[in-house]
Amino acid sequence: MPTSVNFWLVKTEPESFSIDNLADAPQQTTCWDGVRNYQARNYMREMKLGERVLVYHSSVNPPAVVGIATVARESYPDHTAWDKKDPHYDPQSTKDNPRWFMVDLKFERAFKRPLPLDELRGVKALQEMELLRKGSRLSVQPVRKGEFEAILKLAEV
DNA sequence: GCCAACGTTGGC
DNA sequence: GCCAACGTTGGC
Repeated sequence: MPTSVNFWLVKTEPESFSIDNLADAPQQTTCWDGVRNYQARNYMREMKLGERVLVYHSSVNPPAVVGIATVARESYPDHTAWDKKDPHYDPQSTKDNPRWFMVDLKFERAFKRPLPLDELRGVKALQEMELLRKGSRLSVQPVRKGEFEAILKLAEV
């Protein structure tokens, strides 16, 4: 695993939390809780303060990359795992030995034009992007520098 | 350690 | 709503 990865992508269902919700949040910052997948958790633990994160809207039509956030706080225990009433409650995560972690993300900007998945599939520079892999379900992913830059470029057009 | 059953994600 | 592609669980 390269330690130099410093661009990321997170998925969210805008029905429950959209990039507009992030922009409207206090300090335009929120904790990115509820991730319950080990690989995604491990990536979150690698996130460093200030690193840039693509925000992706899933389970909508069309699914699209919609903007950018930055890491506002590095990983710390996800307290929602300790809350019996939380849908993401996990009795196996304890305060002494937390199983799940989250980061804080701060809004950077929303693209004027969301970039639909469909369009991204046609972009050469993105051919190996994790997001575009068939059956890719990872909700927190590393993004290559070249991929991040290609996406930024598309967003300006 | 294998693998079938089950649950979830998420595009379509 | 369907279903492919995963990840997790648990019996053996």
